[in-house]
Amino acid sequence: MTSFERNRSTFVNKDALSESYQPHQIEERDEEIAVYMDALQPIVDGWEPNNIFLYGNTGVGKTAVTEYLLRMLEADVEAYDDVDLSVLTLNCNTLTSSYQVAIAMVNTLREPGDELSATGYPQRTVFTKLYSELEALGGTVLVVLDEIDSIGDRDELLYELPRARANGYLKQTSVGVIGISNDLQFRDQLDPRVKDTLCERELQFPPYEAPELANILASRAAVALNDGACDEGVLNLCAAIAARDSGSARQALDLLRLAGEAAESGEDEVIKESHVEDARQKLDAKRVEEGMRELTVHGKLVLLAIVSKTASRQIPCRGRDVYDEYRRLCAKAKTDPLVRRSVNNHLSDLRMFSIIDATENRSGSRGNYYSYELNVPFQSAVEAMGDALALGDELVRIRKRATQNKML
DNA sequence: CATCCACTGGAAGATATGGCGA
DNA sequence: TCGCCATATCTTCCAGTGGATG
Repeated sequence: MTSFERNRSTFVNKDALSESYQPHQIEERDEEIAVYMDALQPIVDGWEPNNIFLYGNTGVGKTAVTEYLLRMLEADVEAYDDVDLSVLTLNCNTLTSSYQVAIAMVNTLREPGDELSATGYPQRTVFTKLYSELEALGGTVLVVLDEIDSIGDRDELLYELPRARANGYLKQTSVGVIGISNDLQFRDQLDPRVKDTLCERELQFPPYEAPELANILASRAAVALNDGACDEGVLNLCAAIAARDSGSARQALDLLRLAGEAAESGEDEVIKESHVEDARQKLDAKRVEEGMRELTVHGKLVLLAIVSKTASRQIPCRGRDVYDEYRRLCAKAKTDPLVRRSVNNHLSDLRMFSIIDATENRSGSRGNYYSYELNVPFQSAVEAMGDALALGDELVRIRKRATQNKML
C-alpha cells in the first residue's frame, strides 16, 4: 500500500518571504518610525492631519512602515470617541495622471457596479465627485498615494486635495495626504505650491546597508524556513548582493525565497550559496519579462531588431543600423514602420527599463550618435520575446544565427 | 576658429480610441 | 446623433551637441 506524504520542505511558511507579508515588527527603521509617528500625532490629538511625503528607492520599507503604522493608528484611535478616522490607500502604479488617480479614488469608495469609467468626464467633474464621496465619509480621512511619482507632472490633485477644506469643497471632512514616491526627482519637479503643502512633513528612507538586510533576513527566515535549512553565509550573501545593487529588502527577500525554491526543486534540504546564484539569474529574467510586457508592438519590434543584431554579433550597433533592421522586421510582420524619431523614443524606453544599454559616440565631423546593445542575457531576451509578434520563423533564424555564433 | 556631421531629445500638434451628456 | 473630454501613440519640426576637420 502506497500513500501520499508531504515533501520534506525547506520552507515552513514561505509567505513570510513574500511581498504581501506583514511582519509583526519592522526591523531597522526605528528612527523613521519615530519621525513618522510624530507626523501622525495630530490625528490622535484631534487636529488637522499633516500631509506627509515619503521617498526612497523601492524595497526600503516605505510601504511596509506605512501599513504597519496606519494599522496601529487605526487601532489606537478607537479609544477616542471624538476621532473618526478613515484610511484610503491607493497604488498609483498604473495611473498616469491626477485625473486617473481621482477616478480610482472615487471607485474605491463607491459600491461595485457604480464605478466611473476611465475617461469621458471633464476633470472638474471628477474632482467634484471625489469631494462628495469624501464628504460622505466625514471625520479625518488619510489618503495614502503609493507610487505617486507615476502621475508625472500632472499633479493638480496634489494641489487640490490638501486645500479642499480651505477652498470650501469639504466641510465635514479633513483630508491628510501621504504621498509615497520611489523617484527622488519627483519631489523636485513638483509644482512649488504643491511641494509646500504636500511635503509639509518629509521622510526619506535611505537604502539598507548589508548588515541591516542581514538582520531583516534573519528575522524573516526564522519564521519562513526550517531550522538549519540554510547554509552559513547564505543570508549574508543575499544581503550583500541586495545591498550592492539596490539596498532593497524586497530584493534580498526575493533572493532568499527563490534560492529556497531552487534548493527544493534540486531536492536539497539546505539552501547553499549556489542556489542564491540561481535565484539571482531568475530575478534578472523576471525583470526582463516584466519590462517586456509593458512594450507595444513597435517597442517589441525595436527590441527584436537589437536581439537580431546581437545574434549576428553586430553589436554595439548604432541607431541607424537598428532602424534598418527594424524596418526589415516590420516588412516581415506586414506592419507599417514608424519614423526614425519614434523608434528613438522606443530605444530610450528600453534604456529606461535597463533592457538595453547605450554608449555615446562622439566622432567629431562624423557626428554624435549612440551605440546600443542588450543589457540582459541574450537567452532571457529571446525567451521573453515569446511569439507575440507572429514572427516565429524570424525567431528561429535568430536562434540559429545565435547558435552559430555560440551565443546560446 | 568656423564648419560640419549624425544624431538626440524637447515641444507641439495630429490621429485614433473609448466614453460622457444632451 | 453631435460636441466634448482624456489618453496613448505617433509625426513633424527643430535647436542643441561637441570632437574632428580644414
